[in-house]
Amino acid sequence: MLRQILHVDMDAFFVSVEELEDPSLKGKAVIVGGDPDGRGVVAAASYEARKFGIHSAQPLRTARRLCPHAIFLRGHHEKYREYSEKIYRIFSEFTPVVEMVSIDEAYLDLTGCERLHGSAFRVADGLIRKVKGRTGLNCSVGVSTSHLVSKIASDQAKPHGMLYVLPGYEAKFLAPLPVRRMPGIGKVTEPELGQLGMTMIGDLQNFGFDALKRRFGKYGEWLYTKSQGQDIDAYAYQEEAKSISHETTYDKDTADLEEIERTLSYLAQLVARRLRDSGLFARTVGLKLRYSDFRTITRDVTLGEPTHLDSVIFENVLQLLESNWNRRLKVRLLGVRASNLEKAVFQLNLLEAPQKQKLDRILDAADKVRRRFGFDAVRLARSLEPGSIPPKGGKGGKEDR
DNA sequence: TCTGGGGTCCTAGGACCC
DNA sequence: TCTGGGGTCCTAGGACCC
Repeated sequence: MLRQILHVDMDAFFVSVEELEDPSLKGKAVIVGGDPDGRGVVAAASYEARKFGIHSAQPLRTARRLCPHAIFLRGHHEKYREYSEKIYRIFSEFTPVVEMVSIDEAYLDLTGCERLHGSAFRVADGLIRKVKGRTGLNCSVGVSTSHLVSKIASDQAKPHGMLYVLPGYEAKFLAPLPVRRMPGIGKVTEPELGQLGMTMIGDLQNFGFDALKRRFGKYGEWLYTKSQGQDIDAYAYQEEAKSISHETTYDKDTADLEEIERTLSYLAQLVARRLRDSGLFARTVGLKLRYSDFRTITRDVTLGEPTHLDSVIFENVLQLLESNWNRRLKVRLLGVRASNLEKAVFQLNLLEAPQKQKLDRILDAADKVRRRFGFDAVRLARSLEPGSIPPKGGKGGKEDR
């Protein structure tokens, strides 16, 4: 049976949601990101703003310089999630096989759905209309026999368009496109390929499987297969998170140990709470540290016993900090990460068990309070020292604008 | 221009075991 | 005493994506 994969991508998603909530923004240069004088980057830009060279991941200060009249918004992630759920429900009316790959894009496997909904082409058309009708949002769609080609097709179709790549024409469709359009080729690999004379996807096709393999090893095989428009393997759908992390960049770099400890404590609490919310334990906890000069180190430690406790995570990352931080250097960013996640209930040390259960009950109660009153309603003493100001983003973005 | 925050995947070396 | 090979776990770093 012919595979039919549809990729949907929302057009300027965050900005479009903002426009729905405040129609006066329509047609204007709107940039969602944060404080244009701060250290953030552009999360989304309206098409009007893009005319001035604004693009996502651009430093906000740059954006401000390029487009001083733009309206800068901090964004409302709760709202974006609501809309994301809405569009997911719409997608699910077309096929049970919907894979949301991020907040604003999804793959729909339409293989074998013709009898129910008609050709993939008509499905795509119906989907765009339905999304527009029910949410007011525009999206773009690509349809082909592979995830990869459909993704590139929807990108080509933007904004508010649809592109159907006929079966058998995958490689031909890709050939004239720049290598950078291929997901997986980024700002490092692009120039590397360029040095070898490969700027278009067609150049990858011509370079050949064996030559790419010799140059790039396993990655070369990957490149060649992708350049032909074929999926590498059955798309592995990921249910479970592999890691949970939080990080924050200071507005001003710091070498103040107390401030750093407060931040780590706060981040550890965020991570621990998410572990408990999802019923997970982490066997490994990690620290991320970025210095003023942007050099970044990560340090991991694997615990004897998995944990979901604020205090255990905090003590371990603090230790990692103490043994790794070069105190002559100022810190720009701190991050706390939990990985090696486990669902299973582990063996409790019998002597410690009652104590642990008590601690669990306390944390449970704290989580309930937080759910009702917000995260900052309950903090460990360590992050509550006098004059303590929660790091950026500490209020969950609810105070926006 | 001075570079966010949340992730995934891959590579590579060393420890350790059989 | 001059040293194999496979497997697994752990750690660090980096490319990449949205």
